[in-house]
Amino acid sequence: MGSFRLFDLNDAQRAAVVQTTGPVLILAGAGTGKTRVITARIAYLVAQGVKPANILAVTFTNKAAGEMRERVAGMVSEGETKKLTLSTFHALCVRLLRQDIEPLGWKKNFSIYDQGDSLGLIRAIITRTAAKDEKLEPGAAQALVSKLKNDPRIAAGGAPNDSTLVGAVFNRYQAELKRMNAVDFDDLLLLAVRLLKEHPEVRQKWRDRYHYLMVDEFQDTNRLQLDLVSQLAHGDPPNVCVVGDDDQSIYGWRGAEVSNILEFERHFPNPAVVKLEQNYRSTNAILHTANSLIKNNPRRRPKTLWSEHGTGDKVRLVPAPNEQEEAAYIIAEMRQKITDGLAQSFADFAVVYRMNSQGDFIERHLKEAGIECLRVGGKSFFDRREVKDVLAYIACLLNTDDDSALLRIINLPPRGLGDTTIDRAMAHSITTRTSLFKAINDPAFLGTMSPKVRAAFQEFGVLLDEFETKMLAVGASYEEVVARLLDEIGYFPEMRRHCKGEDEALRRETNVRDLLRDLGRYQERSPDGGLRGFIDKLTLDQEREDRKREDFLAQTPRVTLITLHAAKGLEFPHVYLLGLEEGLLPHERSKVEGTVDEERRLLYVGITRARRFLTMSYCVNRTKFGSAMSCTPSSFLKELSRDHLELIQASAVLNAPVSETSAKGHFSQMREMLGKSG
DNA sequence: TGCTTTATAGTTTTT
DNA sequence: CTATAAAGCA
Repeated sequence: MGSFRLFDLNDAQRAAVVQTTGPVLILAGAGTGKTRVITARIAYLVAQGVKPANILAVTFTNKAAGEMRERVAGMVSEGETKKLTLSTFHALCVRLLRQDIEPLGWKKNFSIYDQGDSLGLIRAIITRTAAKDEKLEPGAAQALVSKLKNDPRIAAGGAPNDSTLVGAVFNRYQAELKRMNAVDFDDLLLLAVRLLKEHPEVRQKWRDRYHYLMVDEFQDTNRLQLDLVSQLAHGDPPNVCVVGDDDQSIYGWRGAEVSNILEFERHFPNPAVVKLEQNYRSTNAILHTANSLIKNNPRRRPKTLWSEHGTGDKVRLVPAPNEQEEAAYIIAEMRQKITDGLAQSFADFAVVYRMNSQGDFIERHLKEAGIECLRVGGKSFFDRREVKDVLAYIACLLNTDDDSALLRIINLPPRGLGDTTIDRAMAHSITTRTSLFKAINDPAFLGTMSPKVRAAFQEFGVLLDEFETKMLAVGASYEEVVARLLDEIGYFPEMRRHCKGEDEALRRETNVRDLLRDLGRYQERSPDGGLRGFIDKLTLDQEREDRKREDFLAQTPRVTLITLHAAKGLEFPHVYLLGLEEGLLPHERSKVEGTVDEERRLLYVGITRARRFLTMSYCVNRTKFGSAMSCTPSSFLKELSRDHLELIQASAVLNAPVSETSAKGHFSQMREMLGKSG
């Protein structure tokens, strides 16, 4: 604590740390100690007498923010660490909006719609809006809506053309959200920016708070995120330090603008630019291969990674007849490496690929071979129905206008309010332009219902009222009140009724109990956060606790199976990059969409994950949609330097050791395939 | 209301 | 081929 040492840093890192004023652009290549520099810089600022409360560091993920806090805590006192603002973009915006959103026309208790909530709303709007012959995929619509929100004209308060289906869906979607006193993830950014732009007194308040800004993973920022930084930045010149690597920008399809980092000078003139090129992760064979690939990208800030680790083993390129043999090769080589002592355990390996479906295949093969694996990313976060149910009840208590939450629980457990009734209530809420909750309490509407239905609505309203009061009571334990609510509505028996087997029932019940326990713990730890704070935290941090626990409890070392996207930021002693085929990497679609550069960066990210050994493979034939298709090796392979590359036939490891003559044959084959370049 | 049949498409994913 | 979603059916 209270100790960090500048002389532990290399020259470039130190330069980045001590440049505390004005705009700073830190170009941090893969594995160059980026997190170390950011955390050291924060510690240095504090050591220089800057008040921790005046420092703001923004990251993309909760994981990154947490990691940063942990590492800063090792250099700065506990009291000072607490005063720092280390936050994700979205969490920062929530904080801002919870205090100051009112001038924009939302109430402070607004609900936050996550991706799933938002998709549900969009789906409902499409069915209501689209003509019979018009079709629009909800997922595609959602992506377009998100894109529109990053459009400067929309961000400035404009609306898209109402006569196109997408435009109409967008406009209705926005109106519905506002009617429900709700915002989606993009709105968090959009509204925060609008608030700062349009309300000078609010802007001043937040500028007074933060004098030193730092942004991590700047290459992944979108337009709104840059706007937010620009709005918060102040002073002449402003103290804005961004850290990133344009070569690792792989989220363009999600709205990230590489131009934010490529044209940083345009947004913040005369920055100090520091390049971190000394890599502490990989061998030079791996770095050389990575450098040779990425230099083919036209729009980039040139960087050349190097390390003091020596050349290391050659990078292997393995053609396999098909994906079965590709898998068999990997398994055989992993076993061989463990036998040879080149790897400690299966946990030293990562298998990295472009598409999740490739992971299914390799997972099957590994399991068959009796090798444990850990699948990172993918699905699994959608099957928490029971948690969503309970959260919907809480959401209703916090914001009765939240229709999505209300719809979820209005007939759960069944209280005689079926689809037809709800449809009528929805229709009434739409015509009267009020929330569903107001509609079902409107005498004009209730008068049209049968006495039975009317009683059901009234009873439901009383229930919500009663528990809202209980929740607001001074000294109320949220955990207890929610538990009482679940008891009162008979939630567990009802849930049990819907479960197939006893294990499912038990699992779901455990999930809910865990949620309640988390709620209790949250209230203990952050008594000021309120129930709202708990819900916000869950909405903005979808990373499940159980996953962490599962990782922690894992007894057997496991091979990591991961997509290239999810692998960013991670490292492994041994990396297998699968499916280096034209159409897969670069993906076919990228060629149509003109985003091959981003695919090249994706491969670059993959290569730079490896510490000591890297093996890349491709299939000559691959089963696609049920039938075998012949594949062409990825065009990226031609760009790789041959200096540290060796060609290995899959059969070489599967069968006998390679003889010298056949090895020569392989080299000439490789030369032929790779052409004259490199 | 819940289950089976049929159509359809088929990257990458965090907040 | 296979997962998933909408549609149809009991």
